[in-house]
Amino acid sequence: MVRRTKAEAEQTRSLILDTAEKVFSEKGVSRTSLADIAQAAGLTRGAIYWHFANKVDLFEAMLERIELPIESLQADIAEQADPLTALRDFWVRAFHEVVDDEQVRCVLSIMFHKCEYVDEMSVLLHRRDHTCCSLVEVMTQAFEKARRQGLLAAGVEPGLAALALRNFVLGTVSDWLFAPQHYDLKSLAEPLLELLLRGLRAQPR
Amino acid sequence: MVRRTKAEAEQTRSLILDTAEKVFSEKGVSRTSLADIAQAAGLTRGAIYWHFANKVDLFEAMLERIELPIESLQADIAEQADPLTALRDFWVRAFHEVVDDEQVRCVLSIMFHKCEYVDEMSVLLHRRDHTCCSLVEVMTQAFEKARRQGLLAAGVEPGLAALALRNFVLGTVSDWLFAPQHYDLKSLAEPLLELLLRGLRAQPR
DNA sequence: ATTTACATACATTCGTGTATGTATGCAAAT
DNA sequence: ATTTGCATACATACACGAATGTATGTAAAT
Repeated sequence: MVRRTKAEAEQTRSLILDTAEKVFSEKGVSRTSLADIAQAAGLTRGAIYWHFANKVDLFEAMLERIELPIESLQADIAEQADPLTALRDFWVRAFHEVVDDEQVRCVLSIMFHKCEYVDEMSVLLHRRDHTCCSLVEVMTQAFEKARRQGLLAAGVEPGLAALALRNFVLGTVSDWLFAPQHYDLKSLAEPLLELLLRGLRAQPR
Repeated sequence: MVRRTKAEAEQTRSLILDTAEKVFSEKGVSRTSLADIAQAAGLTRGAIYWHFANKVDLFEAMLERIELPIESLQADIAEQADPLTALRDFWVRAFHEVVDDEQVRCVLSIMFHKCEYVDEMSVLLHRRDHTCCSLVEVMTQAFEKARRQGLLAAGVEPGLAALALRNFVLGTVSDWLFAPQHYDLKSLAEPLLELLLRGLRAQPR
C-alpha cells in the first residue's frame, strides 16, 4: 500500500476503529496489542501510529463514536405529556438499539466487561462518571415533573426513583451483554421497564 | 526471610491474597505484575510462585475467598412467611455488607470494574454466569411462592420479576462501587429495594 | 538428610515507541 | 503541460523495558 488520497486515509482510520472494536471485544483491551489490531485490519502498526498517538488515544477515539443521547431524553421528557411513559419509551428504544446495532453492542460490551477502570483510563472514568450523573439528574427532573402532574405515586422521592431506574437500566444492559443468549432483550425490554415503573405511577381511583 | 513453619507459610499465603486484593483494585488486574504484589507484600516473586502457579491461579484463589450466600437466600425464602420481604431483607443485608466489609467491597470492585471478562479468565466467566443464573432461579421461586400466597401483584410474572430484581441489584452494586462517594448506600439500601418491590406487592383493598 | 519455604539470578518473550524508508498525491513554479 | 518540491500515508526496522517462567541457591524445620 502506498500514498492514498485524503478520503482513503479517513477510510483506513475508520477501518482501524472498526477493527479495534472487534478485537477489543474479543480479547479485552489490555490483552490486545496494536499489532493484533493492525494485523486484523490488514495493516501494520505504522498505520495505527500515524492516525493515533498510542493505544489509549485509539481507545478514546473509539469511544467518541458512540454516545448516549441524553439531550434527546431531556427533550422527550419536556415534550411528552407523561414523563414516566417518555422514560419508558426512551429506554425501550435504547434497549432495542443495543440489540440491533452491532457497533453499539460491541462498544458497550467493551465498556462493561472488556476493560479496566483504572487511572490510566482517566477519560473513560470521567466519561462514565459524567454519564451516570447526567442520567440521574435528567431522570430526577422527569420524576419531579410527574409528581407535579400528579402522575407519581405518593411517597416516591424523585431522586431515589431516578437512582433506582439508572441502576436498573445499566444493570440490565450490563447483565444482558454478559450473556445475551440467556434471554431476548428486545421482546422483554418493555415488560421489564413496565414492571419497574408500575410501582411508581400514581394509582387511579 | 527463610523457611517458616507450616502455619507461617499459610499466613504468607493469606498475606499474598490480601495484598493482591488491594493492588488489583488499585491498578487493575492486567496492569499489576506479580512483582507489584510481591513488593507490596514485602516478599519476592519467589514466594508467590511457591504458593500459586501464576497470576490467573492467584486471581482465582482470591475469588474463592468470597462468595454470594445463595443457599442462605434460599433458606430465608423457605422459612419466612413473606418471600418478598425475605428478598428485600436479604439484599439490604448484602448491600450493608458491601459497605461495611472492605474485603467484599474490594473484591467486588475488582470483579465489576478492574478486570476483563475474556477467554483467559474462564473460571471468572463461569463463576459469574453461574451466580447470575442461580440468582434468577432462586428469586423466581420466591416470586412464585409469593404468588401462591396471594402476595404478588396481579399480572407480574415471577421469572420476569426475578430478572428485573437481579439486574437492579447487580446494577446498584456495580454503579455504587464505581463512585461510592456519590451517595450513602447503607442508608438508601432499604428505600431503594422498597421502591422496587412496592410495584410487585399485591395491593390491599 | 531431606524437604520446605522462600530469595535470587537468568533467559526469553512480548509490546511499545520511535526512527527511518518509500511511494504517492498535490501544488506551485517554470 | 511538465517538472520540482514537499507533505502525506503508510511500511519496515530497531532499541528498549517490562513481565514472565524457570532454574538455582539457601537456611531452617522436620
